[in-house]
Parts: sequence; structure tokens; C-alpha cells
Amino acid sequence: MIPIGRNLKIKAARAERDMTQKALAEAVGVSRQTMNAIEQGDYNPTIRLCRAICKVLGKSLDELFGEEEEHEGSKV
Amino acid sequence: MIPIGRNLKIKAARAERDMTQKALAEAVGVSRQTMNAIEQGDYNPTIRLCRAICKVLGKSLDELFGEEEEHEGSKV
DNA sequence: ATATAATGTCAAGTATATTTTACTTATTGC
DNA sequence: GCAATAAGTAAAATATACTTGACATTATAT
Repeated sequence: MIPIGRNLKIKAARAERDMTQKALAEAVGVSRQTMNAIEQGDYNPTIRLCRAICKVLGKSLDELFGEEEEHEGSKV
Repeated sequence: MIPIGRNLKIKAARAERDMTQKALAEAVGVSRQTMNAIEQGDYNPTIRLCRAICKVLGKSLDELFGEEEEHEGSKV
């Protein structure tokens, strides 16, 4: 419910591996809607889920979840 | 409820800064019991809370939450 | 030995992450 | 165009992160 910022890094990492949201969700043991909500920044996964996502996508926590993503707007 | 493994890295990082659990909890905006539970591995913080902890302790996500801590036992 | 602060733990409640079902809107290929 | 798959969104239910308050234990110091 609290907006967090879209996670485009996951989307990109998925693209690299040609994985669909559904496929990633299944690989990670979570519902498709949950994966979507995370990419949309609609909430705030647990560290465990983050670790699982990183493992599947072959990225580090810092790479995928390191910085809060931009919050829309405030661009010149 | 699901055991996760104690997080000794947080404890160590706290020690480096001579910070008490209470102090860290306050700095991070969470209850003392929650911080304790996380260090005890009694649950599974949100990525947001992890980020806040890292910020206060001056460590990266990978440093503090990178690998699942050992699960007790299985040592020669 | 006795204060005092730091830590560990438990139970009951509240907030919120996650699921399920279901419907809509892209997107891609035929 | 049409079918099929991928992605976005929503509401109601369930699981679990987190709070509050209280008490027990382990340091640390005087």
C-alpha cells in the first residue's frame, strides 16, 4: 500500500534470462501477483524472498535491491 | 516461527559501532524485540528494514544479509 | 553482593506481506 | 483480424512481520 518505487532491475534481469514473471514466481515459490507487485513496487518483500530472487536471477542483493528505485517525477 | 539462523554479522557490526540493540532499534524505527528477534533469526525482516539497518551500520546488504547464517550443529 | 544496563523470550494484539480468484489490458504470432 | 500468452490490477482471505508489555537471564561495574 505504501508506494516504494518500481524495481526495474528485476525486470531487466528477467529479460536477460528471458524469464516471464510467472516463471520467476514459480522458480522462487511465490504467486505471480506477488512478483508483479514487487516489480511494481507495491510492496516490500522479505529478505528471504529477495535472496531467492537473487539466486534464480544470478545477481547479488546489492545489485537487485541495493538502492531504492526512483519515485517518479523530479527529473529535469 | 520458522528458524532461519542467527545473524551474527549484525551483532558484530553493532559492536564495531558500540551500539546496543535498543539504540539500533530506535535508529531504525523498530522495536527492541524486533531487532533482537532478527539477530536471533526468529524471523525474516522486510527488505526495507534491512536497508535501514545497513544504512545505520554503514554496511551493504550483501555484507549483512548476503548469506544465510549457519543453522547450528554440523560442526566437527 | 547488589545495582544497573543489555539481552533473551513469551503471549496477545495490530499491520501488512502473500494467496487466491478473477477480470482487464498489452504484446506477440498466425 | 483473431487466438494465446504476458503483464497489470483489485478484493477478500490467510500467514506472518512487527508492537506492546512484562518478566527472566546475562553482563558490567561499583
